[in-house]
Amino acid sequence: MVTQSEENYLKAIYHLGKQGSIAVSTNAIAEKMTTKASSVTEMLKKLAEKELVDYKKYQGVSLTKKGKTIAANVVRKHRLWEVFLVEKLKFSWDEVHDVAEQLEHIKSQKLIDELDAFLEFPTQDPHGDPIPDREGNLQKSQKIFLSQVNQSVNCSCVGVKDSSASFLKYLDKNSIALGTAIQVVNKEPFDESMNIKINDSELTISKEIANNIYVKLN
Amino acid sequence: MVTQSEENYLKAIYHLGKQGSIAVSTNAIAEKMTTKASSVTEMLKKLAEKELVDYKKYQGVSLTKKGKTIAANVVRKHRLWEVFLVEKLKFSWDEVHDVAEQLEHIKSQKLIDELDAFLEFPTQDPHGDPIPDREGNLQKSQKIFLSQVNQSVNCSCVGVKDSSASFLKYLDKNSIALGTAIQVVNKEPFDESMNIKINDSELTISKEIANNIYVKLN
DNA sequence: TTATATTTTTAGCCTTCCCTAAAAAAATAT
DNA sequence: ATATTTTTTTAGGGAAGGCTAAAAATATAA
Repeated sequence: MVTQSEENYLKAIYHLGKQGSIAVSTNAIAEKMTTKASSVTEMLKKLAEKELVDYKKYQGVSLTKKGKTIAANVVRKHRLWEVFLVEKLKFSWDEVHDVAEQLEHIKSQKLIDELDAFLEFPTQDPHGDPIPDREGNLQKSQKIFLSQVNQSVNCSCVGVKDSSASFLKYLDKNSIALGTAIQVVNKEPFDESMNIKINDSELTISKEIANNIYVKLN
Repeated sequence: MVTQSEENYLKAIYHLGKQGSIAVSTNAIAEKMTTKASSVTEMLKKLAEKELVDYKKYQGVSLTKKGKTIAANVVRKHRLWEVFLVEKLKFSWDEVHDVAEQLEHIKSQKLIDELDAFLEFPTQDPHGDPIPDREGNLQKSQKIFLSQVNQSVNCSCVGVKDSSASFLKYLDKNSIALGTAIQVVNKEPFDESMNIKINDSELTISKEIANNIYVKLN
């Protein structure tokens, strides 16, 4: 049996390990989980004992095959629940996270299989992140930053990088949501700001904003 | 903050306190929760400290207003999730309990309000038990035992008394489900067995079975 | 009513997961 | 290459929730 706390640690290591496949540091985990490094060390020993991570003192950790499967499954559940909350229960982008954080720990294979079917097998969550399949494989999404899109090109919003509540609120205010069609009207070389068209109305956005929005080309 | 464990104790006291409004005994709670009496005593002290129960050593406990509200809310969540599992995710009667037992502890007012609306404000769970409203009031259901129904009378199944997996399986096997129309064809005075008609096919059931099925008259 | 049985509580201990403070190892700077 | 800083681990402790065994209170029987 894997406890809720253990699942959270595995998930954190999973996310931190994604970019660059080097071992994850104790401090990085502590920061991500807003806990103390000493607590992390203790948990790493327990996870190593259970063969869910490879851990050598002072050398950081990485997930074993077994650990990775569990972590991917937690992420899968988290993202499926997010889809459920947005599509079926009228939650908005910035409200789903805390609840999904609780729901991801519910244990029932049938529940998650049926939920997946009920949602018609979604491949992305409301933030545009891919949903791992039953085996834990997640298809590489080919999203790029809006800032990388050339003038006159059409694309659609598939996600955000910074999913803080304040940024999500900005997007809502400007009618940018998952799936929203965006046309790049003009790119200003000087400050890298952009003019974009959304539903026929034009909007100017800064480099910082454009660097936080993921899109896919149409 | 009320912990998951505290919620479970409050719920147990709530259920045990229903029939007969005398105080609930330590042993009864221990049995219901499959734990030890000593653990119960310890928890009762904690709950009394938080003013969720009235507790006097050796005299049993009862819920305070505050405790009752929390307990009713847990029951409300449990039963709403059961409806969700059966109506939307194709769970059968005997599969919902364990999962609902986990889901009932998810904390989010919006979640439960939206779920309620999504399910179109059900008043009964799949076992025919009433769902408390937001204030914790639950309408008295007027269900009676099938054994109390007179000859030639039509009724429909609204619930069961013993919801053990084995009994639920018996019902499934004989095509008896929530909402199933039942006609009492004949009552045998000798052993109180009954002949009943379900979807035009006749079935003989013992007194024990008839005493476990709740119905409402048509 | 006194003895016996049952119920409930107390005392002491365990595990999980968190913490602080100090020690040890590794990384960085002079 | 040594000194300093940063990171990681160890040591020791706390709260929550469970356990067993023994003591105390209550209930039941003779």
